[in-house]
Amino acid sequence: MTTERTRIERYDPSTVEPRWQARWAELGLYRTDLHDATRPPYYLLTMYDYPSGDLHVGHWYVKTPTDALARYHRMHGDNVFFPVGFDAFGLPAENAAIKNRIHPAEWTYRNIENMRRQLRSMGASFDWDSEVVTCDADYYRWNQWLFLRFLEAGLAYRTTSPVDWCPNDGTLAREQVEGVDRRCWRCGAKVEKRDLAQWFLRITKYADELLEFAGLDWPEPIRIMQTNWIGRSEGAEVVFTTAPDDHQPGGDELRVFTTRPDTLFGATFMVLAPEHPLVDRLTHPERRAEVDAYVARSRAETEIERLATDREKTGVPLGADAVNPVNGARIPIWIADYVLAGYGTGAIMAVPAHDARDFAFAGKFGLPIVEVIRPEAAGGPGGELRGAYVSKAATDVLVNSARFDGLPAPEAFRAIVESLKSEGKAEFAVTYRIRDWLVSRQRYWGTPIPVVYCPTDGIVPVPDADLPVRLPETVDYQGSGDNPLRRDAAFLNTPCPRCGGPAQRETDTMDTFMDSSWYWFRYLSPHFEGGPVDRALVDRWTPVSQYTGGAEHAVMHLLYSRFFTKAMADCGLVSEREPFLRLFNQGQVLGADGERMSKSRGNVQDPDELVAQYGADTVRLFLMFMGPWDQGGPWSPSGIGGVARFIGRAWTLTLDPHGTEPGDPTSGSLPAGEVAATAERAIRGAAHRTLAAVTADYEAFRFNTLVAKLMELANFLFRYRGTEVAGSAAWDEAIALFLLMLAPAAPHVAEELWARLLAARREAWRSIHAERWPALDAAAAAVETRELPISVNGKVRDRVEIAVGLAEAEVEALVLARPKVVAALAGRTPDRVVHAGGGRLVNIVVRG
RNA sequence: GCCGAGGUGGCGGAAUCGGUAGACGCGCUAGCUUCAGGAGCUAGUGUCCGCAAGGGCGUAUGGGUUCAAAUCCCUUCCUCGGUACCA
Repeated sequence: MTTERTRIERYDPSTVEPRWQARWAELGLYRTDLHDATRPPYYLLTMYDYPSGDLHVGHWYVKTPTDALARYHRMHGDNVFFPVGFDAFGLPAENAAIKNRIHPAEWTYRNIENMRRQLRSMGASFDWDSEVVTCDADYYRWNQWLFLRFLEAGLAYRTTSPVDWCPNDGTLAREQVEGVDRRCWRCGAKVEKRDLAQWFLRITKYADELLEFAGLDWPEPIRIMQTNWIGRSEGAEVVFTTAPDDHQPGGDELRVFTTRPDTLFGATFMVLAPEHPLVDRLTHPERRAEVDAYVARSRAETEIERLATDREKTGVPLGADAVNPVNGARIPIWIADYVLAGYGTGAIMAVPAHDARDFAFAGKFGLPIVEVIRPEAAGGPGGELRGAYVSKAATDVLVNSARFDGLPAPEAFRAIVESLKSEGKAEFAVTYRIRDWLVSRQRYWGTPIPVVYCPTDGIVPVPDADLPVRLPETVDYQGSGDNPLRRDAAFLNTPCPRCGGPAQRETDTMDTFMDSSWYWFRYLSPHFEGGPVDRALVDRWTPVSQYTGGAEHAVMHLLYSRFFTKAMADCGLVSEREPFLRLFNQGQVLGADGERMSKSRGNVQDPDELVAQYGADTVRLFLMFMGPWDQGGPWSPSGIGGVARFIGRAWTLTLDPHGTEPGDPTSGSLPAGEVAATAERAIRGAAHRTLAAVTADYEAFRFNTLVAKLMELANFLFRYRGTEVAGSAAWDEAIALFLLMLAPAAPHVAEELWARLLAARREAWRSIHAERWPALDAAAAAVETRELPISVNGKVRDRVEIAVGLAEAEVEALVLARPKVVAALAGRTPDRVVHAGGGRLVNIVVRG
């Protein structure tokens, strides 16, 4: 034992961390043998990154806890596959290209190179051999191949659809449209809508299957968001007809979808989407100018604006009527922006008495309101409605509905549809909010869609043997965002694969969500030539055991991936129909200003600076310690020093157990009242209780509390440093447990300390990351006494240390005899005594 | 607007099942120590009253349920994510 401060070297991450990283790489510690059948496979997937160039601490926030999980699972004997890759196609590369005259590929690969270096510097245990980069032709040729299979299976089709269009820069993404007056971000031109023929994938075919989450361990909010996004509605399609008038003969079918066919008699007008195909024909000449102006105005609006329920309703009548099939009533036809062309049939029957939007609309334009549903309790004839009665109670009955009067609403729902159905004027129908997936992009930096347009043969798929259709290597944006492929004659002109005559290539490329909808399959065999996936490996390794990534992907990437997997299964490419068994969504680290980190905002925290200052382990631990992983929040580096200190304490504890602290007179002596035996028992107890808690925290992804518990253990052990029990068997066991628990989170320092312990014991080196997770000694972890809070009427008045396992009667006697309890009762007799939470607390209830 | 998540000390957060509010860490205060470092150790630190013992108040807001509410229900406000071409 030393009485003066021991001089041990400090932990120097700048030498220790790179040394171990090199050693791990040299040993191939994280290379996964995908064919090893001796251990259970554990496919741990974290969302791959877009190599944006805005590399920031947020990327680490996602990946370090996931890496800790990989290591934790390896320590449990799992064959862990933990791959990494890059989502390398996309808009930012083109923006950089246009702005800085750099080729998107050069920009992208440069960013990837930097990111690889950064990911290595954090000591993550990725299997780099399986890396996938989606802008490599080796990858995107299989996007094309899959597209062709979907085309054959009828899952891909082409139709027209509007895009936001700038006359100078072509199609614009949402983020490229700026301001309330919707102008192009680059040239400031007014953005318009333009209809383009584009490619779609038929995700709606799988809508019902996508609503099914059985067997998936996914967060409930994500399941709810996907369910709402798919938006299944059951109802009926009802056929109205147009009435003849002085400018058109009538007789056109106007199909509406309604979830409330029981309210058909209350339909007092009809509303078409401004884009509805019959608008033009039905518009009365006298209404023409106003209607055309309204249609044009609607086209300039976003869907979010159109669907805002708190907005003043707008609309114009066409000057034509429709006939209600249930009673022959003539009702006026309007157009309004709150009806969307893409949902249902693009036309609704308006029942103001029983729909909030229709009610507001009728109120504004003085249209009639007819009540047809009445809550049973309301009894006799109702007064004037102050708002729409939209509730749906089984006891509601119909009124003002001819022969259906008095029928309960749910019954009337069926009866009215059945009745119309027999006349061919209605059928039961299901509608979904989700639309087919538009995969066409009018951009260069993406996977070329492998079809050719031939004047003789029409749309001709590129034969498999001719894949990949490569992006031309040189590209000239000419300073504009318009798709340069359209100007590239060498790319554009090609013989028709069928007739050999002159033909032109499709110039649209694929949505990058195509790339990310199957990349985890490709990780298993990134260089496989026989197809997109190696079936044998896919069958063994998928579905993915655990997927981690941001909740911002709740309804797009995570839904597209589920769709893709099902579509691939239906094409006979994979066996399973779900991609990810278990999902965890971590939060997002925002800039210090609370905004999303981006270079343009100047709020990016560079991880390299942090690593240079504190070392990777400190950064890793700090990111885990910051808060609950699913929350994220604004970046604030205050507090990282505490984590650095903790690592320093771990270092001191392990390497200098016998040192003492000159600044603390009690250092080196056991706490008052303890002897060696009790101290050793206390140490073992603390270590094993920590093991139990930390294990549970790893399992539940509670990284912040896990680090806190390791800090507590370190603080606890520090009190025994320099005492007679330091270096005892109990102490050594506690230190070993501590390092093993720390290893997944702070892999470098744990490895270094482990190596030094082995060396001190003259044992051969073995990596701590190849060790088994320690076994819990439940007996050691057990406690003999515990503190019992005593409350009177819910307010804690006293605390008492009691032996565990005391009977309730014994506890009660003990509690009621406490002076503070007696004082709090002030002579009153307790009404009852509640032993709450399995004896965790006693509450004395007293009145008066 | 709609869908989803969240709001707890000066700050990040803990309280996992309705049962001790504030673990752990930052910051701050005091003391110790001296390879004088932005080092280390120890103690204190929600707030108000009080010398203290002790007590009042306290988890965005207002209400409710309960022996007991940060936790469950309803109201309102605020922040974040998504809203179909950012990824």
